[in-house]
Amino acid sequence: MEHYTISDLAKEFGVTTRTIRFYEEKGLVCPQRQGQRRLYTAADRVRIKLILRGKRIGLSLDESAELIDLYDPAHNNLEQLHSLLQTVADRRDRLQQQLEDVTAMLSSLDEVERLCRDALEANSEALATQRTQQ
Amino acid sequence: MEHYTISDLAKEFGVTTRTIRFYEEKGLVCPQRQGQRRLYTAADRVRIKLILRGKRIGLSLDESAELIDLYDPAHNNLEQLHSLLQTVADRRDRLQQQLEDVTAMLSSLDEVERLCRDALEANSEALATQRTQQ
DNA sequence: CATTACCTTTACGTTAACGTAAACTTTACC
DNA sequence: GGTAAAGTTTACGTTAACGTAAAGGTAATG
Repeated sequence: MEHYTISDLAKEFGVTTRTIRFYEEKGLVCPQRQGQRRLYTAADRVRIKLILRGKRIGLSLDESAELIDLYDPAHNNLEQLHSLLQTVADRRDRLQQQLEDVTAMLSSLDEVERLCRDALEANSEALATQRTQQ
Repeated sequence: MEHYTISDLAKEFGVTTRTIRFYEEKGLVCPQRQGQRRLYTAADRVRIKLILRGKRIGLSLDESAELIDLYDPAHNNLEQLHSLLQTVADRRDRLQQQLEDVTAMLSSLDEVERLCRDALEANSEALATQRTQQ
């Protein structure tokens, strides 16, 4: 059973300890205590990882929490399974949109890079011409 | 030459007029005026569209502005082309990471949906068994 | 055993991205 | 020509996601 201190995880994920404690305030993680010190399990570590993954694609902390809770059996009582399916479908739509957005941006960047390289090339050719003329 | 009012665009993009005026405050758009009224061109419309696309994938307004400015010839003087190429490369890395994040989440959702459908099926079979036993 | 390195809580500060309200002008319509 | 609909500016409010500082506890190390 691996355990981590708060600064272990902060270092690993490139965030501050304040950030991790903040996630606890918000109820996104709930580490054990050894005395007063927080002790994080592998499961806690995964939750934090998922939260940060959510952040990278623009989810709010609450949205990440909601997504993570989809895995929590406690929330998956039968009455809610249908609404859960709807939630999943909605999420999927948004992510699909994100896929399009990201790939669109990537090809925009390709274009910018091409323009940029062309400009540099044109410039260096101009310089070469200038030298041969001297 | 198409022109749009502020509420045209607000309606089209599903945001408030306040939002669009806010983007102007931040220097992200700069519509013409007809008297006091704002008049948006097709180019303005595209800028707003790009800003909102950026938002959906988690960019800040400043970051979106920076990306849009990559297309602006004024910023592309030769001295800056190399640093621009670096910027493009950095962006590309982040977007690549986003692609991974989004696809990872999509497959997570697939799993949740599978679990969910299994649970529903198990439940309906249980009910069927119950009925035949009565 | 002192000091250095982490850990803790409490609490106020900050930034981005708007929301909301007030007070006013301009255009459209009956 | 009044009134409703849309536009304008100004300005203060709000929420999320932490930053930062203060004041203190604990554990390892030379």
